[in-house]
Amino acid sequence: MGTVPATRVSRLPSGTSRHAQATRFDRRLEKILGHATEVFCRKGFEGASMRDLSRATGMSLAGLYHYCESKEQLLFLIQKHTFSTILEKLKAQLANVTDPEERIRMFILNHLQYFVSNQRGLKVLSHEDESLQNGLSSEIAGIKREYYRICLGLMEDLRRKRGLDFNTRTAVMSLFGMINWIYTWYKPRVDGNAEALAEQMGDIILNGIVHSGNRQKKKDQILKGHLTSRNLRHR
Amino acid sequence: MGTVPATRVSRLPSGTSRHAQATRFDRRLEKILGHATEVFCRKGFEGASMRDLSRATGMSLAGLYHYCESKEQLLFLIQKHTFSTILEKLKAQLANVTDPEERIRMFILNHLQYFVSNQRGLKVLSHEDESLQNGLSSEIAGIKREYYRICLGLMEDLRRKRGLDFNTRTAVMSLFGMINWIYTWYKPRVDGNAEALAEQMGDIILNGIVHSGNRQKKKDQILKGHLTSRNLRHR
DNA sequence: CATACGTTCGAACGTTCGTTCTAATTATAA
DNA sequence: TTATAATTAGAACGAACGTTCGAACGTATG
Repeated sequence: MGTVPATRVSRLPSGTSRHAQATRFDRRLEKILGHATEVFCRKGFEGASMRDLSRATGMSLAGLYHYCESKEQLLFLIQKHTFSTILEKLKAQLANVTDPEERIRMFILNHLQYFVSNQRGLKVLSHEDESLQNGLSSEIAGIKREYYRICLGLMEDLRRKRGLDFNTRTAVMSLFGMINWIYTWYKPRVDGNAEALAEQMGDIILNGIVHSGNRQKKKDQILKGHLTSRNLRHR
Repeated sequence: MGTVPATRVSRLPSGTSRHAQATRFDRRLEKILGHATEVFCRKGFEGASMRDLSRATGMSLAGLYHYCESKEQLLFLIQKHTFSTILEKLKAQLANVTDPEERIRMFILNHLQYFVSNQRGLKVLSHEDESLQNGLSSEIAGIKREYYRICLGLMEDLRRKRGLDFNTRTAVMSLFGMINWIYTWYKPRVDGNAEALAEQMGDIILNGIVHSGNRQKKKDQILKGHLTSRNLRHR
């Protein structure tokens, strides 16, 4: 094993007219990745076989291997493309917003918008989080870490600017839970579009942390709610 | 295929002294389920082989099949036992609480307490949600539905009693996301015990929905916060 | 002792797995 | 056209899969 790289993911040097050639290969690979996403989503990474992918793409097994090195690399390409796209869109959207609260709302909206437009990809990203090994795994983990740190930064900004007292790690992880778990239950006809959902989830997490710490004896709460009041509780 | 049930999960009629015999079989099966949980958790259901389980339990392959009918049934037994236990504990704990808010807090606490005491089991339950087929799948789905409906009922009670206006389905699903996603990030040394986490998540979801709907133009919010005020927004 | 039964095992069943080999076919460049 | 390289497929590789078989073991009751 391990000899002769042979087929590269995207080879820039290609003898012929370069443009048509490269895009032809890449377009074909993109189609394959689309079908692979659907199959991985439906059967899981381990549960899906290369023969399933062969059937889904209408290619032979050997034909598939002309465009990728392994089944694992297909998953890697799907996850990397999905995650990179989300991250890229996020940065673009965050550039237009300065208010800490609105930035968190934008984070949620961006995630849910992408989810609605590419449900299968995001499920494969979330659900097959542990399916890659070694080098491939760590590259995805790097993007994930950046995504996490951005969100953590948004939380810390809000916390600082409003003088709040809450655990930012727990808040971020809870938010991630809300927006990632969605692939297990979301139905467009029932749950509305990304904007509506993002607003609800934004309400929950933001009001949740802004008012965090004032455990109410029922009626007490009515008089509270001042934004800058520091409600000091746990950690 | 399909002939001779042979090995039953737990046979009540057993020739000998009945007690010692039945418990011996059941105890052995319990050990196997414990090891299977660990392996399924680490490698995933599809990724784990019966030979992995054989190695983990120290038994031969054929020995394993003396205690179960299939790999799928092992997953089923794990999921059913885990889910049933959570549900049972939940009902017991809810019996002592009447206040709607405290009941939701109890729901969260019960879930997290069980998670901390059986992390692997809960991961196998959450992560392998789609790994069972047909009959086995639908039995677990039934328990899941009951669990969901209990939580939905708690939300609706709170909503009704406080005259709130929020989408209960979204709230429940968001809460489920928070408490289920935890298996991807929880570290005891970093994140504290179940009680601390349950309080934080309880703060988020409860303050989140109680104050839901009052999207603030920053300073507006200070004057709001009245519990029974109906803030009419989305849907 | 003999009988019966729960328990365990090595070995093998047939199938499917991810991957590769070789050769044929197609498109492009000279 | 011919030469070159990209693309495809049939068939097969060895390994691993879930499961089963038949025989042995241990123990306890008749």
